[in-house]
Amino acid sequence: MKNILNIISHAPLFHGLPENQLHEIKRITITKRVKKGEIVFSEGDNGNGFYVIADGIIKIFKLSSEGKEKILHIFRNGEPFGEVAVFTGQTFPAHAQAISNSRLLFFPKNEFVGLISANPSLSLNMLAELSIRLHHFAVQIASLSLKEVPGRLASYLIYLADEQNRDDSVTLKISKGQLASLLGTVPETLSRIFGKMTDQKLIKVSGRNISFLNYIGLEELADHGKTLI
Amino acid sequence: MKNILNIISHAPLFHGLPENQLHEIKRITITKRVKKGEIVFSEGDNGNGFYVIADGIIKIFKLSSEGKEKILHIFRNGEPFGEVAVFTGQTFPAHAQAISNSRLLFFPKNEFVGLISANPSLSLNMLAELSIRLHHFAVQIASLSLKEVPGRLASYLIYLADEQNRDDSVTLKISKGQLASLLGTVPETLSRIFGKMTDQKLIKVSGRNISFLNYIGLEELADHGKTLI
DNA sequence: TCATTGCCTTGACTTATGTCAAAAGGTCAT
DNA sequence: ATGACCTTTTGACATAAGTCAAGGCAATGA
Repeated sequence: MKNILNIISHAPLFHGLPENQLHEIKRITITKRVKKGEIVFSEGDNGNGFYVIADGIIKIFKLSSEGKEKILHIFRNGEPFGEVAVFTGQTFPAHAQAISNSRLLFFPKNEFVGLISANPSLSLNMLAELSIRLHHFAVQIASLSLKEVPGRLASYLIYLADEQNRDDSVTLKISKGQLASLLGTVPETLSRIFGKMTDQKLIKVSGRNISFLNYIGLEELADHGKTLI
Repeated sequence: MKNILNIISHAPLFHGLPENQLHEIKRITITKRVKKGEIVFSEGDNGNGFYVIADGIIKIFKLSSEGKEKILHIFRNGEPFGEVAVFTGQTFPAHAQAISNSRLLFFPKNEFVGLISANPSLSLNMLAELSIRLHHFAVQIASLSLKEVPGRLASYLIYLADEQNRDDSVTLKISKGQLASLLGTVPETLSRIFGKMTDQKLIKVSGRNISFLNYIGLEELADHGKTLI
């Protein structure tokens, strides 16, 4: 349970800012706690500020008119969310819900914009953050329309391996149902594909733990598709 | 054929900046001309600056390993592109190609970052620009995984109508083949769906001109899907 | 320990959409 | 006009992935 200043100073968004600026930032933060399953904000709500995750996991998602959900992001410690609404001056463009009990830092819009105006490196950090996210979305869009589900899953596993600094196995931080939504498919299809990848000795699945039996094969699948029978 | 200052002062990115700042910006711009079909940059190229379109149309796209393309954006007069690479410090994350002969303003990275640092409202404009784009991407991702092609097409037509300030008809600025790629499908499928929508008297298609015969029906289709037989 | 609940898997079936191939229109320069 | 080229349409077909329904598994709590 770190203190606020500690969290702020370790968040990439505030990286490289001088001590006195960090205190300025701390001054305007409001801490919020949300329980697992709790909605942080809904699409269309007024975006009067944004959040940084102190502890926990938050999912950002959209709903179809029939109630089916598509997860856009899964955010974890140190990551900001909800800034888009702050800078467009619009309402939140998607829903945010806690996947686990979480502690959030809330930054009110006006105060934060004031800080940005006064601090070029904060604005450059924020520009970098949004740019990275744009890049992720571009990859996700290309992936959705150019790859089939097995390829998308393989890419995701490789991405996870990279994030977790492992090359032999990874651990899912979300349920398989949520993973299906993140990959733009349904649980049944995901389950079958895990099955096929297991049959082909690409991976071994035990609960949320996935071991890699053939990393090269996974990479093949991630960028050329085909291999699964 | 407007002059540079005129273009700059009308681009949303530079909106609201004082006269002297506009001159500063003009000072660092480099004009480039590209012919229809010409590649402006390729994915992986060094992102040592970004562009604003003075005249013309530019498409931003990704390629699958088999060479199939997915168009991410179509940009037109006054719109910036390629900034993501500037702020992440990475290479360009996608390809850019001229769809028509175009005149581009190029802003070298270092000079531009200098301007941003010195000018809070420029950075806020840029943050707004990236946020809007992020929002578009979020909608596109949700659309790709939650809607079928007819719904995506209907949404796109409504979006176009809004953009063109019309409620009775719209004009495509790109070929139907490119539209298919933008919607994440193939020309054959798009053609068939245009056919079905015509059968249902939702629209009337003549070349690149689409007339709306039943706008309410289109909206229905855009957010609930179903209606096409 | 047993029951309840939620998550995941499996099976049978349907369907939207992709693929391949060919024909039909348009456009442009010679 | 004529032909070359590109875009769009049509047809026949293959298939990835969605839907619906039921069963299994595992964790949690009385």
